[in-house]
Amino acid sequence: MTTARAGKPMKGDRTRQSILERAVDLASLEGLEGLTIGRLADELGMSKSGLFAHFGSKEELQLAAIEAAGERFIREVLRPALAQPRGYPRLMAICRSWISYVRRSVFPGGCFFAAASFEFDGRPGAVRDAVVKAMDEWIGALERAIVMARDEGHIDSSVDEKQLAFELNSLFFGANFAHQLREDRRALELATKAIERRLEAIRLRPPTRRAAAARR
Amino acid sequence: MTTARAGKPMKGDRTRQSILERAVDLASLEGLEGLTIGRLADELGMSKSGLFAHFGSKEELQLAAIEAAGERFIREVLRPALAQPRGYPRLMAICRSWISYVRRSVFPGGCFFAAASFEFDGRPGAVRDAVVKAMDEWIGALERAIVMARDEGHIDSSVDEKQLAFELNSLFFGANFAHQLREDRRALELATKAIERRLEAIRLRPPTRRAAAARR
DNA sequence: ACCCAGGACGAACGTTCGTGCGATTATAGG
DNA sequence: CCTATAATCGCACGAACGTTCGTCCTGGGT
Repeated sequence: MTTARAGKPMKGDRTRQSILERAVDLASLEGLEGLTIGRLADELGMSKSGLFAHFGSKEELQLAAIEAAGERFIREVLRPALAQPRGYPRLMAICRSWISYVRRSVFPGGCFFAAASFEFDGRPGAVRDAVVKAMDEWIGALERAIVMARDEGHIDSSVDEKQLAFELNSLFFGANFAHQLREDRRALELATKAIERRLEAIRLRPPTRRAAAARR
Repeated sequence: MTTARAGKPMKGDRTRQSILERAVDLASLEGLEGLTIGRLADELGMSKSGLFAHFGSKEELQLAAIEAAGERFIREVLRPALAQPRGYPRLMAICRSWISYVRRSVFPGGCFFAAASFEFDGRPGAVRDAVVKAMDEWIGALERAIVMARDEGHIDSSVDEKQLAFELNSLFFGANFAHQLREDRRALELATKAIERRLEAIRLRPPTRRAAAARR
């Protein structure tokens, strides 16, 4: 057994975790394929073989890194936004949280999943499958937030969640691109404006008492 | 001299060109760093050293590949659209041309420049600089097309070209992502709809004679 | 017809990649 | 404190990497 019965993490697990934190940072900079075991071991001050023993293969390391990146993403982006009340507030919170996630450099090389998506969109294998799964879950979460806003009557009932989720995600990736590669300091501002305008345009405001009275 | 005086390409130039065509295809699938000289030589049925001599270093090969990819992009995407009259028609033509460029698989691994952008957004060097330059030129061309449409009075005068170019480019990247990685068969349809709605909303139609008369 | 610049080659360099295999050290549980 | 076992290490391997070198072959210019 590598895990203790109750809550007390053993040395190996702690090491594994710290390896993965570094691995995720490095992969966001150099790519999941550019991530190298020797380099990673050096940065952590341990031997290649000692590090390697935790995973058994590079592919397993890559898969574990994707999972660790997913946990960080959920902790830093999704969970805080889910604290907002469902509907329009939560949808907007997710968008703001994503922009802030790039601004705060949660991953030093920009969005881990954007990088992984474009790196593996051209080759088959287990790593690609894991990236696809992660992105499907993310887009799914976005779509659910949109459906909720529609069900709550916060946005127009004709909104297609697949369409809107596609557009929002595109703007996120575009923001990451302009911010990280082009070093456009207005990138996040442009993205925020685009998102706000898109969402405001479909927003339904609960009728105020005054307006309701005037309509009679 | 490696180039003949007038128009007749020598053997070396022809070989170099065919190397680059393959290199660009391979790089769109495996990335510019994943592009390997041995693998490339194998696919072309020539020796590593013979191929290598054409470039002198891997970095030079990468830079040449970026340039070759740029030429293909201009030939396949930009030039056809520039045949349309300036203003709204040309702007729309560029957008349609981009979507069609993904559908036609001009690069087998999806948009070469989207892949390169996300691959090199985290590391310094000459290759990154070349990618940045290429993307700056592309975004610049997009912005110029928008400014023209504004100057021609085809779209609302309050349109910010930087804002709109950012949004359109984001949708292009998003389309590439959904199409290539997620294999969403409706990806290009979603992107097209988003683009059309965004552009239609700012479009100014020349007043018909009937409407002009009614206004008097 | 001759000549030679330059294109292509095979072999080998040193390095780094991912991966195995004992040996050695650290540590958790009785 | 002792000991079983988990964690880490040193070392080595074959393959592939980018790169260099010396040599052959050949097509174009005179």
